[in-house]
Amino acid sequence: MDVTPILEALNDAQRQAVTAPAEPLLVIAGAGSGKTRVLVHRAAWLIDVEGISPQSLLAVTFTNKAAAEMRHRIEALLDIPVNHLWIGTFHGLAHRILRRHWREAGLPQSFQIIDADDQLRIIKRLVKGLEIDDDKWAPRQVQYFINAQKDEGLRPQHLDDEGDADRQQFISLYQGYQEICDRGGLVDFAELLLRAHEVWRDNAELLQHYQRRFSHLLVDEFQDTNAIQYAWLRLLAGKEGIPFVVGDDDQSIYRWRGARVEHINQFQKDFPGASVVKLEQNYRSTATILDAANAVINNNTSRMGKKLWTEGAEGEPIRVYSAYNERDEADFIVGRLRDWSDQGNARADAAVLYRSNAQSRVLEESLINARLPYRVYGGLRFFERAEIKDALAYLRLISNRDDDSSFERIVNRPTRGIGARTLEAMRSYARANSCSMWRAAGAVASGELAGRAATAVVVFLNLITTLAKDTEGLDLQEQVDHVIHASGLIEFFKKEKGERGETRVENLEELVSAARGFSPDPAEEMSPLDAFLSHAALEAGEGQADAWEDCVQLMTMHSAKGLEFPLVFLCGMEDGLFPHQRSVADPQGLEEERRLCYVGITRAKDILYITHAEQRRLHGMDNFAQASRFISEIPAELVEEVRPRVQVSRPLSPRPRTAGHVAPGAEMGVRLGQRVRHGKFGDGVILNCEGQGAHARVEVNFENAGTKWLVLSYANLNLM
DNA sequence: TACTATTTAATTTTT
DNA sequence: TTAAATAGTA
Repeated sequence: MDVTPILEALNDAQRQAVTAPAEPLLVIAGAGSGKTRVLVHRAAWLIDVEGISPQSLLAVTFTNKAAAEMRHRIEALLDIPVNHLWIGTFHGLAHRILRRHWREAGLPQSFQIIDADDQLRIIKRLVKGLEIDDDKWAPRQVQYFINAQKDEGLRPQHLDDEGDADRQQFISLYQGYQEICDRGGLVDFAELLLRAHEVWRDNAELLQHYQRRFSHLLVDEFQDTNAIQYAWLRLLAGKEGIPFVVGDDDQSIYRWRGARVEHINQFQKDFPGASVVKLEQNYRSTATILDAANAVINNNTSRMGKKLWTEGAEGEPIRVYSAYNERDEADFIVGRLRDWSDQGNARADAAVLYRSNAQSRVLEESLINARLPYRVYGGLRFFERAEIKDALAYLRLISNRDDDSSFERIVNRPTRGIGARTLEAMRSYARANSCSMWRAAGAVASGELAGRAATAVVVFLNLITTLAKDTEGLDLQEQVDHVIHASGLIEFFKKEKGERGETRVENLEELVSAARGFSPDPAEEMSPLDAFLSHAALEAGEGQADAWEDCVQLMTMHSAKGLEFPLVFLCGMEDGLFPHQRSVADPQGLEEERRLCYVGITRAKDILYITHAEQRRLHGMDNFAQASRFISEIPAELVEEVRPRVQVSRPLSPRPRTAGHVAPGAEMGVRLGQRVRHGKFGDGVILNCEGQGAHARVEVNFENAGTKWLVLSYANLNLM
């Protein structure tokens, strides 16, 4: 056996991981240290050298992209297609389990997956129907609560209201939501994981079958696992399974959606004797960039400890630019991008990273002015577009009449005279009889509804029944094609004026092509339609289609994780923006922001710019901000301050370098803690200030009127 | 039902 | 500021 291709070009640590004995192994892989390579080579090693059947391997990732890349690279390395090798996302694999064992999982065979948007709609309807205050029970909050519980593996019955009425309400909303899903055969993303876990937990034989089958578990981005994913892995590993997990505690940036770095420690407890390999040699960035990254992340207390190093060159210093305001910042960045491009570099090799999406706007304006092509990551993806979801809702209703989520979506789209009143009648019937909207519609149409409304409902019911009949036995793409026309959707969007309607029609036609190009996995015993619908839910498709022009890349630091660029700009590096205001109060939150900063810095291969603005317009108000504390965590000798080439509209007076400039509200003689009197609200204390000049606002806690935000120039506050 | 005015809130996002 | 959701009007 020639193992050269598998082992050559690996460093010692990588080789140690790849060739490790068949025991649990934890690989701590720093940014740019060849994480995917180790995973891929490990798989190849197990198959080719250890003689493990590809069938016995399970590889889990978080994104479809990562899964596809891993499969591709393993096949390239082994030079054979590895069928029967399970590589997929947690959700994809859980879905597979549930499709195979839908009976044990207590699901209808044609259960459908709902995305976050569908989930929110269901919750909105639920909250509305209960006639409770939807300010207090904001659907988004409820959604967050439900998903957080599911991520922890908790069902409503596991939850204790702790004597708290509000919590009790959340729990019963969770319960109500779950009933709606169960009745409609709907499974949300977290539910996929939770149910897959329960199926194994509650079926010893089934679990044993999978435990026997998968002797080796490979896990990517281990630091991002949430409780239920970790529990699932542990269950599957059992006593014999050999987990090989790869992660980086310093790149854990998804705590807010349930990810727990603590699983890295937990892993070592649950698998005593697990070895640890650290990959610290970096193949991506210059020494300067790595030193900066190391210095910043070193301010975090809860870490395993790791220091990236490189054999490569020191590289250029990190350039820090203090802009006057956000426009100046954008112009500076675009100027440098222009130079980069003019020097013959690929624009796609340059990325501008920011903390929040709203920051892209100013950058885009500047880029458009400079006629530099760019691409913004994120945003709506193909299967998330409204018109596509409409078409899918018709298809889902054909497949499963009880899918209330889809029913509500399209019952009056295109408009067919089923208005709010009719809908309300159906909803209350459905609630009273615990049945689906479909059944309720039938009952209400032949019962309480008046003539015109009843006819409209019957027309709709007949439409769906006819669609189902007419598409029976057709090819998938013929089904889709028939449905988008016969449903009236195409006509409906054609009437929509402007370019928007055209795009929608094009997208619908694109959906037909997607159906044509779709090849379901023959191993799964689902109808092609159900398979297509699941695919649409699990793989929302690409964000922007026309990615092929050479474009500057704009994205959040979160979405940049895993990517690398020769030239990187980290912009909006100001306290309050990054670290974000909402994270600074909590030490854990601040540490996560710092990890995000570490992720951002380590995206850069050669040149890193860091920019911040002294004044920034946020939510329509100008705010002063300090440079991000993360900037000062970078050793001064690595940094070169960039002076503006021309004096922009910068004030001439020298600014104090240290403490902030004019504190918000200062010119009005207002400061935090100041006691004030208001004509209407009475006496209070200033809690907060923002903005300046005519826009300055203060938050005042009034003794008798509660806490209010007031615009200083109107409020007529008397200082006391 | 469609259009317009008003109110409200404003990280990060994959599945 | 602005986008989205809601409420009100033709």
